[in-house]
Amino acid sequence: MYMSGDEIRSIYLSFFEEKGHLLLPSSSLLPDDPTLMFTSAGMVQFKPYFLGQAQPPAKRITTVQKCLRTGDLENVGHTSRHHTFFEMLGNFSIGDYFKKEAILWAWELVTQRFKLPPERLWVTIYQDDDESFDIWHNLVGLPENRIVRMGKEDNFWGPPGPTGPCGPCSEIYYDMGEEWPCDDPSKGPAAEGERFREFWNLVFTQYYQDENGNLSDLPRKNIDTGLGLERMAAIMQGKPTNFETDLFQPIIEAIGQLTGKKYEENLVAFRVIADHIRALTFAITDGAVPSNEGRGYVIRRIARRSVRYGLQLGKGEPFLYNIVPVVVEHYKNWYPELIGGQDLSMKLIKQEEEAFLRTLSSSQRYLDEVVQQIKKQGIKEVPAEEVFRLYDTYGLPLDTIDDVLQENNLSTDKEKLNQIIEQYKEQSRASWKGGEAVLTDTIFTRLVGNIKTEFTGYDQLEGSSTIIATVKDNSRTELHEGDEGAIIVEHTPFYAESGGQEADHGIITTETGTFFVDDVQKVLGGNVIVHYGKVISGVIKEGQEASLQVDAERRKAMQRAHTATHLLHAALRHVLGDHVRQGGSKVGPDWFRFDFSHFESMSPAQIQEVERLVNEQVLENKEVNIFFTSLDEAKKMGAMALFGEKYGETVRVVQVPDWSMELCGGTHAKRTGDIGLFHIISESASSQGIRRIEAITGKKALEHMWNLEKLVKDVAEELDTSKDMVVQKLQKLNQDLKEKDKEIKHLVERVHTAEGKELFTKAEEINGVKFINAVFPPRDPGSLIIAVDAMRSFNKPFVAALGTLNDEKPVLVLAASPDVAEKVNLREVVNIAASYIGGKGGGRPTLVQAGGTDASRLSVAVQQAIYECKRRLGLA
RNA sequence: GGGGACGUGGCGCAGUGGGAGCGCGCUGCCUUGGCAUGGCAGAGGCCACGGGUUCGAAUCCCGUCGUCUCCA
Repeated sequence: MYMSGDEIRSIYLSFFEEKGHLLLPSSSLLPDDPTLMFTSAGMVQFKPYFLGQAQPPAKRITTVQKCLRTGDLENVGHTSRHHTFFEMLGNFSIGDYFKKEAILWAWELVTQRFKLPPERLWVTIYQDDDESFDIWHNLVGLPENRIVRMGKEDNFWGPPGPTGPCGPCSEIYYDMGEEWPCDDPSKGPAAEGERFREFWNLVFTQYYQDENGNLSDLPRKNIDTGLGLERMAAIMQGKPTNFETDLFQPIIEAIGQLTGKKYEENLVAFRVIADHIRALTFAITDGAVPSNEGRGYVIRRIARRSVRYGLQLGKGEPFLYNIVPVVVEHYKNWYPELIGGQDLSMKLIKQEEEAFLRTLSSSQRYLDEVVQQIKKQGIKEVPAEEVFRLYDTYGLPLDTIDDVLQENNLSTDKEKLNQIIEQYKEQSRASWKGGEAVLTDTIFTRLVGNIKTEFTGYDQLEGSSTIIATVKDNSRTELHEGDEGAIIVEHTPFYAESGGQEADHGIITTETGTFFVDDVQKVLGGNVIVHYGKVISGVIKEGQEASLQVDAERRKAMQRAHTATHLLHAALRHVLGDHVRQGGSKVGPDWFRFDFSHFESMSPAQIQEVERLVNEQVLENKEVNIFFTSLDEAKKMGAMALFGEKYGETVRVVQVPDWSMELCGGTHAKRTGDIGLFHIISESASSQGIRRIEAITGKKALEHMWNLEKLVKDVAEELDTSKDMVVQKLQKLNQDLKEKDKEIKHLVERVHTAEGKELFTKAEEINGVKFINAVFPPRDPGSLIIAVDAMRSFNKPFVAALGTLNDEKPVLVLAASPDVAEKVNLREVVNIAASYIGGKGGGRPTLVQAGGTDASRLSVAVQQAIYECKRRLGLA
């Protein structure tokens, strides 16, 4: 029976709500988790609950989750069911129900609500999982021959890293019927073809895997299931691929209209574009921006891949961005955030299209050049290194290169090419350090176990607390004078580096010692705050009572800067538009860096306006309100949520009345007036589509102004004018200088030309060849060349050897008319002559130069040059 | 985070150690009834920036900045 995508979603979610699940909204595609690039599965937002790091709002949860997977980008479009973006329906149990309920409910939903005929359903289970077999066989009543046992590869999940929770899973398949292709129907799910389709995976997280690979039972077992909405829709709608379902058809129709091509004749291109533009729209809405690194680079690759397929459909100009409104229209009921993201999505996609088309056309030229070269050499094969260079340096897609090579009847060594690419990837991978955070975490788990540090520093800059642990070189030990190490206490006023704000500095003292803190970091999912630093006197021991004191000057300066970033963010949106979104930021004492999405550089007027607006807020000296509320409530009030806050969490809101409201965990100035003065020092590009502003506040801003003032004063003094006339004066001076330079140049040229002509006419002539030699007082060597040029204007055979001093070093110019130059190798001659002045020379056949270090024999060198020329002409 | 390429008049580029060029555009004049065109003359460059090597650097080396690009 037919069921639309919308219906499948509602039926699934309300079914599990009936079973006592809390329905939560999808989390952002950009997770908070630094180890993940994108949200790639339904359970991502619940990871802290599964790992026991945070308390879930309910033990039973159900969601439909936006997911993005980009691991096998190149396959998308060529298969029936691969997508970059897809929706995952899931039900989760956090230490509540387990296998029995998960399986029975899945069965009930599939057979009763989706009304799939039970005799068409197959399942797979993990080979050793007799418990699941028992439930499927005895409780559900599924015949033994439709329960297939599979290996670890297919039916065992996790752990996510080297250690962690993991467990067997059970997948549910649907048999589409005999008319669908299948190599061996008796194998069921293990068979190849479109007939048996997996649509639901039930993961039973019951084990913990330790460093040695040993499995132990988890105290709290979890259920994590995922049902792919697109796959389910294809089944319910009896379609051969996901692309024929109602989830994709409106998009595919739009592509047809925009290109005038038929879907049936361009399956791959239509599918790629439909999938990619849908993914881009969702991702950009959630805050992703195409760029040259990290997430942004993946987004860019998706955009570029769709441009490539757009070209296949005969479009040489941007058009993909016009598909965005169709996606928004189709999905806005479930994902209302798309409405707000539409403009930016269109803008960024269009920009990517333009940029990539430009890159393609310019790099195409290099390719053409290479092809010409190869053809000229009469070779049939382009070296793999060359192909790689085109790909790596000029950004030509490999298949574009392939196409052109084929057109020209050329080939390349594919195997070698892959080898080069592999080797190159290995090199990049080896230099990656992102895994450090995970490593630190495991060290601290081992060292201190399950503890928690409370942060008290929002309103206090000092406090006392008991020392829980002192750490040095990855082991727990007393810290002695001079030791560099780490201290963990029960509660601390020290702010750990996060949200771009740098760590506090300060002092920790106990009865016996003093410790200087120069870095503070959060570990173990933010639960533990670690103070890094050095013992400056005495000894620090665990269990001691410590007094903690934050460097207040530094902290206050950072608070000024941090509050200023919020004012700036709002001001940018006022001046530039709502597409401005914060990217990364770094907040230090009275200084910060702020990245944001914007498509062009800011004009000086815009920068000034932003600066004016921020300072206006400072002058109004508004109180900065900070309060806690639910995420929902905060969003309702219009707070800017930046990164993937989790639903149900209490969030901290930082508000400047009538100006800015952001979720933020950082520390802030009490009033905007505390900032004192705000000044932008630079606005630059961070990467394509991302601008970067650096700004200063408070004391730094003041110092900056003083320095500028002094600079202008000094310059004015030097120019002998007043401060406000400095620019005019400089302009005038420059102008004068330029004019004079020119005048001098012309005059000098005329003098040297005349000089050259005079020397020529007076020169000795042998057999119709003029021989000129002269040594000038110190002057610009270029003048010798001008003189030589004047001699050429007579159009008569000649040889000239001219010398002078430049910066006290001898310079020699030797020139000849073309006919003479054919008979005399001037380079040889000039080098012989140069040997007298301790130098070397060279140049073109009719004009050579040499320089040296010994000026005393310059005139000898000049005469020697003439002599050598005469000798070679047979005249001496 | 790592690798590669590029940065030269307004724009697109050539120039692999020795007088800074080409095409388009721009200004003026001539050709024309007017326009398109054609011809002639001309303006416009710290060759990205800072160090170094060299007798001599747009050119080679190192660094900085910017742009493009590939990988993670």
